[in-house]
Amino acid sequence: MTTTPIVIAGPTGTGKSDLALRLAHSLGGEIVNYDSVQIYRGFDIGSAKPTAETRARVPHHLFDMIDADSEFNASAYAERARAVCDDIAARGRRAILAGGTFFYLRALLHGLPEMPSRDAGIRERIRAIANRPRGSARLHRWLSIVDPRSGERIAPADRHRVERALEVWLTSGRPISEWERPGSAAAEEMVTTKIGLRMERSRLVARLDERVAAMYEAGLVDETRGLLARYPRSARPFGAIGYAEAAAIVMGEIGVDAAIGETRRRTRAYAKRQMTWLRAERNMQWIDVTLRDDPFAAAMRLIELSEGSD
RNA sequence: GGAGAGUUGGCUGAGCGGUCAAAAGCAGCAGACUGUAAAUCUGCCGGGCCACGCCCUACGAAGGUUCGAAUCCUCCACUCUCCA
Repeated sequence: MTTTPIVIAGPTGTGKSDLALRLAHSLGGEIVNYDSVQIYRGFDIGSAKPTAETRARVPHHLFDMIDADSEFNASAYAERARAVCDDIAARGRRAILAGGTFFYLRALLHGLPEMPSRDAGIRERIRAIANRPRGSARLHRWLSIVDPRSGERIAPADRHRVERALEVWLTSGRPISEWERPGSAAAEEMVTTKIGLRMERSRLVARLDERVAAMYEAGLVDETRGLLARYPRSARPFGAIGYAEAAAIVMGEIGVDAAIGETRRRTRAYAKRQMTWLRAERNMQWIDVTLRDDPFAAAMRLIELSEGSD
């Protein structure tokens, strides 16, 4: 019996969690989350987190692992996920990775290059410049001087990447573009069986619209109100789709209809970005989710096929 | 019945004689993605082409003024507000 991890990918709303659960049941698997919002405690409804009951039936890992106001990033994720996956395999079980943050997934499967991590002090200095008039242009010019390669590759308006590149330069004295030499990082991708769920766009959109409405009905705003009482609004997950809009309702900034509309809009855009990412992903085995075919059966077939030799 | 306001590309909405195939936003499409990633960003977006330029069709309809009109005039259609 193999312990090769299975990755379930696909845009939001295609049924990844359900499939993962069923696979876990029949393969003796344990679910490992790679969703950047489901890792936060208390952010349940808006992140479509598996319920307590389903989590009681099959082991679930990396859900509710951190508080909203604590520092977290892809590297920290990769580290913990790696440990969890190793542990599962060591027990002769099989990790079933489910989620939607493909950047996290990549960090886990490929590893991130050795590189200085975030530095709050430096970050503040950079941010101070960014907030001045024409600040972002200034930062980009600065970057272009110290690290021309990155200056060319990163768009001036892409403030996150400009800031990070400068941060790496300021903390290490080396351009970020030099930290990435091949061979230095974990170049080998972890061996997994990757299954992607996809759905016809119009159908997906209809489903997503419905799901967003359902989240509001299920109490997303109340949940958010409670979370806002515990964490500052600037906490990362309050920027997530659904939570940002629900927080705006709580603060009396917008009405429910506008919030739902905005959440739907962002959800659709998110699903699209996910598909763009996934199209470039290698070794993905796709399952077209339709009304009549059972994705579970298809997934089992794919798994048998790709692992038939063992 | 009377007095106004309006009709612009899939939607919202600028433009108010040339530099307008028509700002901006949304939606759509494609893409990027090296420690904020449900984030952040890029490109395309009337049609056609032997495409960094040309052609065609376009700003409710039809006429007209003008070298030139989405922009001015006439008329028709429809929408809206107000007064009866």
